Amino acid sequence: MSKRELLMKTARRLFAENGFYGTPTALVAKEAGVSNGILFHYFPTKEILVSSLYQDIKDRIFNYAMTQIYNGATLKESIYTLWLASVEWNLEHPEDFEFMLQFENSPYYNEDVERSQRYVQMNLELIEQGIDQAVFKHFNPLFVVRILTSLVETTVKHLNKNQNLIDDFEYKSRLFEMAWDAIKK
Amino acid sequence: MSKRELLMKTARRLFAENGFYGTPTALVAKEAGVSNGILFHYFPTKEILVSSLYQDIKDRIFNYAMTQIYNGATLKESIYTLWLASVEWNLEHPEDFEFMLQFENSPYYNEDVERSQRYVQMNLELIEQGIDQAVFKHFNPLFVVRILTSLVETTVKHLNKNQNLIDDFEYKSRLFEMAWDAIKK
Amino acid sequence: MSKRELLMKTARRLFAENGFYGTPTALVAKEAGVSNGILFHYFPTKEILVSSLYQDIKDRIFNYAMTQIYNGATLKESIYTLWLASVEWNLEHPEDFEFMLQFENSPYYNEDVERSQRYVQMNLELIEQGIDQAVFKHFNPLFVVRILTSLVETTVKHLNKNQNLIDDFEYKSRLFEMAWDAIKK
Amino acid sequence: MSKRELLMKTARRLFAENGFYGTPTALVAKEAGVSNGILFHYFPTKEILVSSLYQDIKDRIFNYAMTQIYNGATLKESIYTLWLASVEWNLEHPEDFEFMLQFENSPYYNEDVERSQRYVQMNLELIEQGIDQAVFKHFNPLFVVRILTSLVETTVKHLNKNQNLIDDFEYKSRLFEMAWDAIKK
DNA sequence: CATGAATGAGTTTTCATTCAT
DNA sequence: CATGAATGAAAACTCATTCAT
Repeated sequence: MSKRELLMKTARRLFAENGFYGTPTALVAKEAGVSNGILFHYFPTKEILVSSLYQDIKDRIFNYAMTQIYNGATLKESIYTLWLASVEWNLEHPEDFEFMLQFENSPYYNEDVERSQRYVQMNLELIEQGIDQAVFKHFNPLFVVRILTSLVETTVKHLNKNQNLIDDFEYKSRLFEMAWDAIKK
Repeated sequence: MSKRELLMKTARRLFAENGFYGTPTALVAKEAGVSNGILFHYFPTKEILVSSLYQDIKDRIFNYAMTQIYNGATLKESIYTLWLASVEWNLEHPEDFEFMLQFENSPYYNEDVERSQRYVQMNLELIEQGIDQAVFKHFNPLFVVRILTSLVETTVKHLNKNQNLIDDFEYKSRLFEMAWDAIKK
Repeated sequence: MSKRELLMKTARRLFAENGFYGTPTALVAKEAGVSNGILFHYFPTKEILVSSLYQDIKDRIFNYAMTQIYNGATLKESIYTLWLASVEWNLEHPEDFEFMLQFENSPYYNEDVERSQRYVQMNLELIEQGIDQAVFKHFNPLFVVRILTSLVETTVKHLNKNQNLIDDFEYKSRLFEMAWDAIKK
Repeated sequence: MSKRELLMKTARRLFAENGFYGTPTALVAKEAGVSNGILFHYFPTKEILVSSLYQDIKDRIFNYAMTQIYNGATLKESIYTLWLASVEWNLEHPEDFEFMLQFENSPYYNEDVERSQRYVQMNLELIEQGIDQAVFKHFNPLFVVRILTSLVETTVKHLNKNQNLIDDFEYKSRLFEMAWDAIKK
């Protein structure tokens, strides 16, 4: 693994464990087994390291979601696919999930960062479709995406605490109904 | 105002503006117009200051909600009252709201802190009722409370960005329908 | 017990446990069950508290030693009596002993403080006698007192670590022989 | 000189002048002409700085003593050599001596630290020999080492106050007789 | 005498970032 | 690219002492 990757991997773990305010860059470098200085070669500031990590995670979620969608799906099926992809991915990447929550509630996060994500764009298109077709309640589409996102997050936290339910797909489809009912007309 | 109150008031403002990681205790004292040392007389550590602030906010929300509920309300009306009380209070206290979000996504926050709040208890009782009466979907009540809470938060953020909608009670009741539909059977 | 006595008693204990650099005046007051401010009524500065404590201890050793000496004793008997009195007293007052060692090795301690003690005076007179009578090696009497003192201290530390020897008077008289041999011609 | 050495040298001086409780780490760095932060790069805590300094001094005494001992010496000659080496070294390094006294009477000091010193080991071997051969009084060897050490310390203090005696080897050999008489049978 | 809130300078330690090698 | 020593401005927290009540 390249030093850059090593650093990101280590940062992900440490940030999840202690938060990024609680994780010195020096510790990231040390645990990654590289020198202190090289971190700033790849990530000129700590903020850039943090943001890069976030972007990387969001890209990976997007890529995963892309493998799950399929043609010919109904709107509900598509929304479900994205919802499930996001839930599953977060369940399988608890460190990324922890970090993501922190980041999205930190001063680093703003609407520009939010909109720049392809995963958000993907959702936005589907939601707009649903609103246009009067299948969904009539609200600002970005707001609806945020509603879905917050429900996904609460759901993932819930499943993380109840590991026995993690593979229960019938349960998960009931969880999805909460989200679906919230947004559908 | 007592120095203790002065400190809390100042902390609330500064924490909202720059986050509590971004706000030195020395600045809190300075802006409150008191000495550096007295802060630690009232709040032995920064963590205690932060937690005290959070507890205080939650107590105030609870007290406000208490003034809003009334006897003879249906379950839906009761849920709506609590939902609206929370939304309104947060809209009127944007600094507290900002701070609350940060706190709840920080390492300081855990289930003990969550359950200790009377506001959560209040919600929990109503939700349990709804589940027992098979009005609500059958889920862990604390999970349902969290779903409602996250919807409130997303809603408040949305209204904060769209000040023109803040006094539109018809719009707000449509927003509530999202929450209600999510949890009702 | 008067507050003044309460403070001294508590200071003695805390200073022995954590050293006087490691013991805040506020803690002394708190553990003594009195207010912070009153400490400075009785002891205007921390240094005065520390010194007072030391003087008090030395006075008590002197008073105890006075009860032990008797008329008609030989020089060796007198020296032994003082040596033993000091050893016994320190063994029975381990907190005072600990504190004393710290104080005598701190910047607070100097020759003026040393000479002002009646216990030192008492020893000095005997030693001068022994030197005049050519029973002792010819050295500066104050130096000889210090030699005896340091041997007492090392001896007390030794007995404190070997509690089984504490009541063995034959052993203690053998310990005294070290001191005696050191100074006698 | 390396920054590490610069820091130790400066610490030695300042600690001797004002005690280590009375010397801020910031002052050590400042007077050493290095940055505040680098001190903690070499010595992660003040305690480590203090202990390192002590170990270093004891190592240097040991090394010096090693150059003084010679084969074919009698037991008394060997003890004298060590005693004198220690006295001379301390006389020539008054700052180290001052610091050493403070350290040995501080909470940092304990039996582990004491036993870990090669200089103590060296003495211990000789003393054990003397006890086995019934040349010395029969006591715990470590106790005897401590007796010798305390006599060395008292002696050095005495000579420091009487500079005119510092080069008087006849006087010093008389001083040694005190120590020798104390321990010999 | 007694309280304990209040002061504010001082202390150790941290840490993002730089830079000579 | 890579190292890790070096910087220095914070940061949280401490504590002897004062003083209004």
